[in-house]
Amino acid sequence: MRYTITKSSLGSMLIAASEKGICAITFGNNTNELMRDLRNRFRGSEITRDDRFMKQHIRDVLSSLDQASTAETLPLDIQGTAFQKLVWKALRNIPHGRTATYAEIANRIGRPTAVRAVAQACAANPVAIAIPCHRVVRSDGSLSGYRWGKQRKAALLEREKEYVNG
DNA sequence: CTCGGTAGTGTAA
DNA sequence: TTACACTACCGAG
Repeated sequence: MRYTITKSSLGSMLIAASEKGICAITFGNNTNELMRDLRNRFRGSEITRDDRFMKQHIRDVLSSLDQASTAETLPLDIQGTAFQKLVWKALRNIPHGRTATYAEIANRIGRPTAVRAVAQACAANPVAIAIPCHRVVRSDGSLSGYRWGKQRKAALLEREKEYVNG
């Protein structure tokens, strides 16, 4: 697996990928923090920095981040439980500029009472942006949490809202 | 009506 | 077993 770290409009961003697709997209305030996260999550696997290999991925992710394109179709290579995959799939169907509540997602995957578990699955999302877990909010409209900082969640939603309006 | 407590759910540690 | 990025529901004011 290869990775790279680049600057983005939301701070330092790490992207990791295999031959099959993207394995991780994470945000952080500095390089060390991002690398520590990565090694922690994928302990045991061989990980090497390779900016060249990751070049196209950087382009794709940055344009998803700043220009609303391709986020839903980026090739992913991620692991999760059956339940998590179900949730993540539902998250990818939330259109750009829209939000859904945890309860709505629970309904869509056919597990209407597993609301809290849905939140847990969102929190376990390994690929920011590509799986738009930031579009999930509380039933009362407030933001709830974000693994990479509420601040970033708010910024993303604000940005996407503007895209819809203009 | 508002307000607080609680059950239900999947996971990782 | 516990602690969660939750929320519909129920009883007490």
